Amino acid sequence: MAVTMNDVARAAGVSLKTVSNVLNDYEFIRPATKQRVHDAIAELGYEANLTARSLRSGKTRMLGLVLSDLSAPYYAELASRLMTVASRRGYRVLVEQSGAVADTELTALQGPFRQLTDGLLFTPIAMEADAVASRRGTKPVVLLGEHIVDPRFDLVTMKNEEAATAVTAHLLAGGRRRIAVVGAYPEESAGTAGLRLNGYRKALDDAGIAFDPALVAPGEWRRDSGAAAVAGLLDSGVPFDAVFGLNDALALGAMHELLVRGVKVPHDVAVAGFDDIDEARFASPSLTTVSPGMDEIAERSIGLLIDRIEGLEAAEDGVHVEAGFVLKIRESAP
Amino acid sequence: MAVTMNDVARAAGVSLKTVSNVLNDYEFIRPATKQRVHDAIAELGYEANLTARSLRSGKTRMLGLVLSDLSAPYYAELASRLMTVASRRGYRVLVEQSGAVADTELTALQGPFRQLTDGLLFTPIAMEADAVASRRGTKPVVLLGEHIVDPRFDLVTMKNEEAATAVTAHLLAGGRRRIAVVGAYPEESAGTAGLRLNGYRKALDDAGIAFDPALVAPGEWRRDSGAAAVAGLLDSGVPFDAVFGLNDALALGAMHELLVRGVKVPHDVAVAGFDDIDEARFASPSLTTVSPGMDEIAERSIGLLIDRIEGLEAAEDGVHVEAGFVLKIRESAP
DNA sequence: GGCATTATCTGCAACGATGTACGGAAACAG
DNA sequence: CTGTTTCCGTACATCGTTGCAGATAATGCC
Repeated sequence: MAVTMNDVARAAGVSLKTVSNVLNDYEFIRPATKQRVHDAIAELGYEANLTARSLRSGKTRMLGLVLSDLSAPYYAELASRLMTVASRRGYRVLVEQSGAVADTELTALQGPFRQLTDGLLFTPIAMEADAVASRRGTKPVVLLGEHIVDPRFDLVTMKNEEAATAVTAHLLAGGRRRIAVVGAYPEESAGTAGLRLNGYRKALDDAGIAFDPALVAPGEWRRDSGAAAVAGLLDSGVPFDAVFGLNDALALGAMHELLVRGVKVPHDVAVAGFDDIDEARFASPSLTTVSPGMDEIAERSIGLLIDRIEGLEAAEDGVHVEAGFVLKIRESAP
Repeated sequence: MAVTMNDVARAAGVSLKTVSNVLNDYEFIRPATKQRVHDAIAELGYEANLTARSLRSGKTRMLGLVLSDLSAPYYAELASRLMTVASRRGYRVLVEQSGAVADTELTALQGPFRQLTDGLLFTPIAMEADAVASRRGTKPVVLLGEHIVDPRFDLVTMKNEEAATAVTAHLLAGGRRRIAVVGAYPEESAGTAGLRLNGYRKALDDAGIAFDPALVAPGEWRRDSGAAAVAGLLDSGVPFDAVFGLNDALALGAMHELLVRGVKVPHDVAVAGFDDIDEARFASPSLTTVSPGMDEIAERSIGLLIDRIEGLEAAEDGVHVEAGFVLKIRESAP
């Protein structure tokens, strides 16, 4: 049996409630009493029972993080940082993988997972805004990513469009004219993929170059799909002199396929990505990409969520935070 | 206010305890009663309060996973699989990053984190066996990795030595004679690094080649340290014709540095790694490495831990599980 | 000195579930 | 028809905390 508050109270010669008061920094306690309680706690090795505390207080001091797949490098790096930031404010992070399946996202949003957490960092992929709005309960939700952009929700995101424009402009400045895009449907214009594609199109427009849908290949945002998409482009015979992977995993998969096929990077085809995962720096050739300010995203999203939980952020409407970005020019597209 | 068991009981016209019994699959309940309760649950949208259940039952149905850094690709991929496997058995995984710091490992082992979980998957790095033995409480702990190999503990590991021997033998078979090792101290012989180094030495022995400590470079198991280690070797002028990175991150960092310096891989220097993270397949050149049966590791470690928690595994001594491995021969060391 | 105010501590109820013990009805044996 | 089992369901206590509402003592004010 573990040591309880009652044991501490007995040892310190005070009431159970006083122990509770000491632990909760109640204002009116004599220093001497406080000391006795602390001594008793130390002597008995008391540790508060978090479950009981949660039951009584309704708070778990855990934050939920819902993402599609923790093994995706961007999410792994983000989750790692989020945990670090959260722990500085006394919260833990509980991760749930949705697999980008609407059903699982829904369960994470309103099922038992929700109960375990005081608030949610939610990366919607399959669910739409109205569905989320009607199913989110009363606890705070901060959305990550760009699948849902809606004034009803708090949102932390990045400058997808501008950054994609910057990447594309950089490729254009390098003399590339037929820039393939991997990871989107040609007609997409919403969501992370859509926004980045918009940015790409804007850069083309600015340069007076026509958009060619044949250069846009869809695919899930993984290395293997990046490789497959480029294989498809090469096989189809569509000429291109650059590839913009809508995230680094796609770009790295694409680059791999190019090199396997004997296409020289960047000589024949330049490659650029998005996310600046650690891997990008160490790829060969190293990957030109966008660093989307992950530290800022982690800091702001955790900050916003905890402020909501603790009632420090009172804005009625959703707060939208957009982190800055930096273009990282490396060997794959110098 | 959320719907409680009491509400369900009232709606179904039974006692609170009967609702509890229905939910816990108590044997003796008339089908009609069970039906009424289920109807009431469905009608009211009742969901059991996990916190209350935990307080009363002492179980949280959460497993703790302690690892150094979730952003390391191997751990990210492992964590992702562990979560999937655990969820199939009705458990969640709560991750704690230790940063390979003894103090943090200790806190994870006996602090509040422990309370939140029914059992621990623990990757010790800084702590030693006796310290862990004396601090682990009464809840089950399954160790991962090889830093601690001790009959007192359940352990799930891989065939480090054999696999390292196989990799090294493969490099030797390819005609390499001066194989640098990145990620260990020359004199190391315990822990993951030590075991893999032992395997390397065994292969050298078998081939009648002398061990040269000058070829062994230490470094944390990250890409940047792999690059730095190889930079050091190149600068020192020690000749070598292969690099064995003790994990893939090291190997990929090493390979990057070689290529940057104009060393051709595999022509001048072959490179091999360990772990077979997804990235290895898509590196350029793709990385020869060991696939350590991560699925098996995930399956067995979760299985063992849950069996301990639920009292299904009764062995007094620690159970040791060693997953198989497969050598993946790719371009970096064909 | 009388009365309001402030400081310090306490007891009880409650959070929402489960474990134990037990009561009554039905089924069965003799 | 009585006595024992087997079913089915209920009541009450309990897990370890915190919120609420006092109780008592000390202090401030005029």
